[in-house]
Amino acid sequence: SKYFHDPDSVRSSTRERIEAALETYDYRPNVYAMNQNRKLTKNVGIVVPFLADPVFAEFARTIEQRCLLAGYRPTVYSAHGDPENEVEILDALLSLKPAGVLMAPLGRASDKGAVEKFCEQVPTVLFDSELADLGLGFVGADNPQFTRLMVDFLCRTGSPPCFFEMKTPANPNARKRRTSYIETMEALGHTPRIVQAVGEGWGFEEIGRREGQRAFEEGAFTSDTILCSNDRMAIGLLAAAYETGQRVGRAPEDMIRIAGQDDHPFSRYTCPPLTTIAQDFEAISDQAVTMLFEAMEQGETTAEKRFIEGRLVMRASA
Amino acid sequence: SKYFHDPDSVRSSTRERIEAALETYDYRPNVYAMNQNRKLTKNVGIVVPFLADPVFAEFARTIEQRCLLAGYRPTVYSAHGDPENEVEILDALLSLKPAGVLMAPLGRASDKGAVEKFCEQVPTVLFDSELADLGLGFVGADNPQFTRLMVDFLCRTGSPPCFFEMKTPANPNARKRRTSYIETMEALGHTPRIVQAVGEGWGFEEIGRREGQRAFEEGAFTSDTILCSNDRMAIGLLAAAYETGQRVGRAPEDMIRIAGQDDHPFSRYTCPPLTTIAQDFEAISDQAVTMLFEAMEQGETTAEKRFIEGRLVMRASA
DNA sequence: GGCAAAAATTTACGCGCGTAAAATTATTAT
DNA sequence: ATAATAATTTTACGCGCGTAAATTTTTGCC
Repeated sequence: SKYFHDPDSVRSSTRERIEAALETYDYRPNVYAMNQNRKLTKNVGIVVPFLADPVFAEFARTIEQRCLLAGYRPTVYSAHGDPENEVEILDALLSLKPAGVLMAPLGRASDKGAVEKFCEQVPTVLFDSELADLGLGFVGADNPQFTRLMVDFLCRTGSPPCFFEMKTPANPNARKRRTSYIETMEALGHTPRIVQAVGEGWGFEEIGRREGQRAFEEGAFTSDTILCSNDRMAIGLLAAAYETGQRVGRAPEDMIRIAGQDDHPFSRYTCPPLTTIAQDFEAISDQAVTMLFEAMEQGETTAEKRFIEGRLVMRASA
Repeated sequence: SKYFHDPDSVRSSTRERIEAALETYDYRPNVYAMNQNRKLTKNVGIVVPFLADPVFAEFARTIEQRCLLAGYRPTVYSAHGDPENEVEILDALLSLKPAGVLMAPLGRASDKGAVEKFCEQVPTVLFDSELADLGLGFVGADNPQFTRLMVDFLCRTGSPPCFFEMKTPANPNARKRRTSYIETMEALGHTPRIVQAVGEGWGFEEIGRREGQRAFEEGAFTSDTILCSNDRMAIGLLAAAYETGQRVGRAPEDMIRIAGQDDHPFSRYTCPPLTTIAQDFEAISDQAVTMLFEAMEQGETTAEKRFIEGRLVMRASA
C-alpha cells in the first residue's frame, strides 16, 4: 500500500523486492477494494449538459486532460439535455465518492435543489453556466464582454445589429448576452432590436433555421446585420438565409451580415465562414480545474467567480 | 442483499420491514463493496475514438440509453483520436471488471494486440469500425451498400461522380467505400476517378477544405459531381467550393454537385444542405447492445458480423 | 395432522485493500 | 559506543457487501 502511494517512501531494497514481485506476478490493484475503505477516492466527475454539442465535447476533453495530468481519474457524463438525467448523474456520482466534480449545469431546467444538495456533499466547481451561488465557485465566459466586443465591431464596420436569440433561453449565458447587447447598443446611441425564436430543447440549429426563415419572411429583422446569441443558432440562421436566397457576407454585393458567439468548431466551415467570439476553452478548463484542486487539497471555500474574456474571430460572414 | 437484487424474492412481511428501514435511515449501497466480491459487475464500457465528432456522440448516446434500460451502468470513454489513450482506456476498463464493453476502435491506428488481449478478457462487441475478427462480433454500417446507393443515385440524376477521400484513411470504412465506388462505377460502365486528400488526424473538415481547394485550383476533379468518403470531408469541401466561388447544387445554374456519407448532424445545415446516406444509429446501437447482452447472459460466442443498411437522404447539394 | 419438499432467512466468512498502532531498523546526537 | 530519535516495516483489523452453507419457516400433499 505504502509503495503504491509513493514508491519513494520505502527503502530501495524493499522497492526492489516489490518491483521484482511485480514482474513475476501480473498484479493489478483492485479498484473496488482500494476505494472502499478510503474516505476520498481519486475519482473526478465531469458533468456536461449536452455532449453532442461540440462546444461541450471540447470542454469535456480539455478538462479530462487536466485531471489526468494531476493524477486523478476523470469520468465524463452527459445529461443529454434532460434534467432528469442530470439528477440521476449526480446521484450515481454520489455513490462513487468522487474527490471532486466539475459541472456545467443544464441551466434553467436544472433541479437547483438537487444540485445544491449535491454541492454540499461533494466539492464541486461549476463552469460555463452560472447557477446561483452553488458550489466552490464558478468559471465561465465573460458574456457581457463577448457581446460588447461583437456589437462594437459590427457597429464600427456597418449597420448596428439586431439580436437573434431564444425566447426562453436554456441557460443564463443567453440572458447576460441579451442584457449586454441592449446596454452596448444604448451606449453607442443605437436602438436595440431583439428578434426572439420560439422553441424548446437543445436543437438550436433547427430552431435558428425555422424561426430565422419565419423572421426573414415577416421582415422581422430590422437591420441588415444580425448578431446571434450563439453560434448554433447562427448556423441555423445561415441555412435559413441560404434557403430564402439572401447572400450573407461583408462584401459590397452581399445583402446581410450574420455573426455568432462561442466559436463553435464548425463555424470555420459554414458558408460563408462565421464571424464570432472565441471561447477560451483552455483558460476556462485550466481555471476550473485549478479552483477545484486547490479547494480539494487545501479545503479552501472562497466561492469565487471567474469570468474569462473571449476573442473576436473575424471571418467572412460579418 | 437478496432484497436489493430482487425485491420479490423476500416475503412481503420482510420486504415491508426493509422498506420501512429504508425510509428511516437514508441508506445508499456502497458501490465499491458491492463490486469487490462479485465476479461480474453491472458496469458496461462504451469506447469511441473521437467524441467531438457528433456521429460518435450520437452513437455513445443511443448505446448508453440502451444499457441503462437493461439495468446496467454504462460509462463513455473517448480516445480523442489517440491510440495511446485507447490503450489506457482499455487498461482502466479492465480494472473496473466490466460485464461487457462496446467499442468503436480508432481503426488503422489502434494497437491491435492490446485490443485483442482485452477482448480475450472482457466480452466485447465492436461497432462502426471493423478490426480483424476480434471480440464477440461486429455491428456497423453496410459501407458497400452506402456507396452503391449514392453512386447509383448520382449517375441516375447527373454526371457520374468522382470520389474524394483521404489518402491514408483512419479506418476500414473508408477503404470499403472506395472499393464499392470503383465496383459500382465499373458495373455502370463508367471510369472511376479518385481524388485523394493528404493529411493525418481527425480534422477531416480542415483536410477536406484545404485539399479540396487545392484540387479545385489544379482541376483535379474530373467530374462536376463529387462524392465524398464521409460527411465531414464534404463539409470541408463545401467550404472550399464556397471560397473558390463555385455554386454547389442540383439546380440548372449550379456548377457542381457534392454528396457525402454518414448523415452527420450538421449536414442538414450546410449551404446548400448536404445530400448524403444516413447511418441507422438506432439499429446499429440496438443490435450491438443486443449482441453483447446475449453473449453476456448466455455465454454464446458466435463471432457474428452484422452490416446495417443506410438510407439515401436527398437534399439540395446533389 | 403429519411429513417431505420448497422457500426464505440467518449465519459465517472472505474479498483486497486503507489505516492506525506496534515493532523493528536506521540515523543522528552526545 | 550508546542513547534518543526518526524512518520504515509489520501486524491487526475493519470497510460493506456477495456467496454459500446452515437453519428456520412455509407450502403442498396424502
